[in-house]
Amino acid sequence: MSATIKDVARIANVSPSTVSRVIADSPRISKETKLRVEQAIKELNYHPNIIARSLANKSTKIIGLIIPNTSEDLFKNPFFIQVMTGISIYAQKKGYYIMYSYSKKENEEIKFLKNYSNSKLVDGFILLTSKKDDKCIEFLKKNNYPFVVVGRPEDTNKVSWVDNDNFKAMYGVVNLLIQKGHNSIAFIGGPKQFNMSKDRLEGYKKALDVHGVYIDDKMIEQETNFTESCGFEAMNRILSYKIPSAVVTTDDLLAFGALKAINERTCQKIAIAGFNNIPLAAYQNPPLSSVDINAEELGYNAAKLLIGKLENELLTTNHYIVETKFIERESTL
Amino acid sequence: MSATIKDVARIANVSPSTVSRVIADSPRISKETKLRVEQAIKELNYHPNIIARSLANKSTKIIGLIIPNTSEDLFKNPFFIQVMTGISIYAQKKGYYIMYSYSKKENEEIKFLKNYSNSKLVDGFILLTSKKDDKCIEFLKKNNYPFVVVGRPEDTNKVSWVDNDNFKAMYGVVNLLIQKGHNSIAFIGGPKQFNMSKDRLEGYKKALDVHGVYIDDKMIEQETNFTESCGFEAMNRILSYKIPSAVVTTDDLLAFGALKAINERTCQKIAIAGFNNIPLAAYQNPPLSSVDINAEELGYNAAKLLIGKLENELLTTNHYIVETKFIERESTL
DNA sequence: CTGAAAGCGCTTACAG
DNA sequence: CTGAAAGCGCTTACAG
Repeated sequence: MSATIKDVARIANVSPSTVSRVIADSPRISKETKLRVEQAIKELNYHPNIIARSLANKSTKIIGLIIPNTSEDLFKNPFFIQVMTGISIYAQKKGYYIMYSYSKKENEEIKFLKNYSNSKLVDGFILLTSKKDDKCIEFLKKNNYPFVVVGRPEDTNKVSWVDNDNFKAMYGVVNLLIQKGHNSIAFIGGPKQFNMSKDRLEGYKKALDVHGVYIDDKMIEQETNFTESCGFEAMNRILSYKIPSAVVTTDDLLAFGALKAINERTCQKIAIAGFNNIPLAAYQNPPLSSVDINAEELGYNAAKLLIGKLENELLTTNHYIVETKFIERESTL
Repeated sequence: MSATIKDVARIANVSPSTVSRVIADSPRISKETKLRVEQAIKELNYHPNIIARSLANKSTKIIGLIIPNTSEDLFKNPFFIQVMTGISIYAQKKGYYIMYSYSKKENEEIKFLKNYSNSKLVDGFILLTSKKDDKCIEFLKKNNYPFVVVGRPEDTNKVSWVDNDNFKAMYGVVNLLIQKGHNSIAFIGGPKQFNMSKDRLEGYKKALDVHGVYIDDKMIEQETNFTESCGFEAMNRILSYKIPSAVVTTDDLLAFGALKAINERTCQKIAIAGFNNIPLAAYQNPPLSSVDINAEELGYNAAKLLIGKLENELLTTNHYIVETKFIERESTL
């Protein structure tokens, strides 16, 4: 059996309360007793029982995470594991723990949230993704449970979130292409129910607009999934209409599919840019330029925001914007 | 404030002990009181406090996981997230929780293990990887903490593990190549301190041996890292010695590097096979054949083994072998 | 500066 | 079949 606070108290000849205070680094403890207690702690190799502490404190310092099963590219896209490492780095720094859960069944997320919150297991949640009319956000809001969302949700009222500036990122890519002389730029986007889809589309339109380039709706495709086959189909529809000089996409997998369509249908060089900069991007033919979204930093900031809330810090903000970086490769050279 | 067991007891007009027994589904409770208690639970929307239960039970039903920082390809290889999903699926089925930790600093693993075990936070650990003379295994063994290792460790005495049959998998690949008529097959392996490295090398040698093919040590390269550049260097050394008709590798990244060297130095077609079947494999030029190791299944079985131990089941085995599958693509056709 | 006591919300051996 | 009581290992308001 390992030592408890009582054992330490006995050895140090003080009361358990005092030991507890020494551990908590309470200011009103004399130097000597503090030393005596520390001595005893070392002697017994004592370590506080976190569970007992949690019960007394009514706080577990555990953050809950749900790994979404709806993501097409959980295994192709390192986004989630990157976010998770970022979260861990900050959490660890602050003495917090992280619990995750994954399920194959659709919509089990809400079940986990309920389980974790009802049983008082976690102090708060980080949602790794946010959909339109997100049930999880709704649930957490209604129950007043602390949480942070990765990806700006539709309704930011009373929710904390971290995200990239998707408008700016896409604006930058299109702007760059225009400056390189491209005047006919197509757009292939993902599901409309994601906010980032809209933001990226807006960025595309704005850049064209600013440069006085006509916005042709037939050059804009919005897919229902972030998959290669969707990108392939979309590109084919665009090519049937007109051959653009460049195409921007809101996801690397969409770009892969588009690239395949381009390589199959035409020998003309069409510039193409992806989004997310997954490892596969560098291996395309030609290597794909892509926007790096710095997923680890997103996770890090999500943890920072949540823990700030949990510790009742006076937060000056309810969100963080993480910088993106356009990684240029052959596909846009 | 949410309801406690006392509130339920009051409403149902029984003692807290009885409520507890109903929740635990104890057999010696009368039908009627059981119904009354269940009614009260529903009425109050009562959910047991897991932390309090953990303290009373001296068991948290939490499994600890350390995401290794030493892995070259945490983000390129979905291995870890796949193992993690597999673990979660089984754990969830059994009512267990999973905690993970990641750190950028080398060798912080042991610090986490100590923290998690000393503070009685977790009931057991799953090690996602095992090195030679693994400090973590040593520590857990010494402290008699329940754990399971993914990947057969050097010394299997008193340790539970899950793994593929790496010998058999590589034997199968080489055997297939020989049957296709290859008679000069090179081998590029990873760090020697991993057991799987040895097993795969043995499989390679055995297959040659069985077919009476001479084993040429100069055709065998063992690298210090699972990186493309290592694969590139190794292949160049082999090519400088002799041009093989095929090359097998123990990791896809090694194969990518080797492929690059081949494409640069010779126009001859050299068959090549990878290992792990990461998503990038299908995107090589030519698409790379590779051994799929079924990482999710590894995780699932690791959780099964650990939870079996924790629940004192009479385990008939201390390990599971997960099947591999050779995914053939153009590179070996 | 320190201690005795109550409390966090459960479980379970003991008694009936 | 059910309850009173003790216990899990901490924290902290209260008193001195």
